[in-house]
Amino acid sequence: MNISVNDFNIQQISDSGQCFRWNRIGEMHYRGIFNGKVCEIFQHGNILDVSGVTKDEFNCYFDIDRDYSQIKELYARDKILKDAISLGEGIRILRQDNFETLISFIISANNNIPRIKKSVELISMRFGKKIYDNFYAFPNMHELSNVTEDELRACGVGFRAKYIVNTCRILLSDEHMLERISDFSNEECKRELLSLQGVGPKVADCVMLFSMGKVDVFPVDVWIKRLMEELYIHKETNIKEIATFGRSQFGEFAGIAQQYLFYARNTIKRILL
DNA sequence: ACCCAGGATTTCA
DNA sequence: TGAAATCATGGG
Repeated sequence: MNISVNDFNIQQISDSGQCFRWNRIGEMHYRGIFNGKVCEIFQHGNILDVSGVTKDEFNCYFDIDRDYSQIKELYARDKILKDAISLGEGIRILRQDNFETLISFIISANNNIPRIKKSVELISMRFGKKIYDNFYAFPNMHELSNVTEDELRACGVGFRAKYIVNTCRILLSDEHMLERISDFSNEECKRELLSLQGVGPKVADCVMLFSMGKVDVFPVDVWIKRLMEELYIHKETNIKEIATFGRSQFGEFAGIAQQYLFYARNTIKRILL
């Protein structure tokens, strides 16, 4: 299936840190797993060769209906953001599965991206449904509920194993909680997410941004903290203050601005100095 | 051996 | 209420 796109770069999306099941299989050729399917994308310019999913699934997952050009134009008035955007102009905010995103970001706590990817892959291979060949879907909450803390620890999640077990137990007693709260206001949605074990402010923000389409939330991890302190606030402060600052500074699409900054985190400071 | 990673929880002052 | 200690684990 050929699809014409704007503001889309599969390499940048794969490396953006919001998803953990995309991998490079060649030059501008990537494979990812979502909706229980194996999706391959080969990009040449603005043309994608997409296989494995329907066009509706593709459009929803990659947030195709949103006009990123307009957002980038808006943010280009900010000198720092302008440079960040120039490095990741094809980034988009994905709409990923609620449950998979929640568990993945519980695993992300005090962790690094390669290890998160490894754990998510092992959990899928051992406890998820086989799709074909060596490709497995991430387990749903019922499948993951049957997994013990030791089995999870064997996937390299460490002390987070207990959080996953407890969170699954809570969700199993209220199967549609995540869908329900995705329609709540940011404040109420976040309050519900914070009631789950292993979910603090940052993980809650990531779940809302990367799976619920709440693009105005501004997750603050160690990278964003450093970057914001050095480039915007010009002093050391705390995470809560940075989150508040980010939302007021960047407004309606603060989460998208955050992704541009996060993707550019390693090079943006060199450019500006 | 030490520090760090898309932090959260627990403990202590 | 808020700052420190603790939590697994692999890589630099």
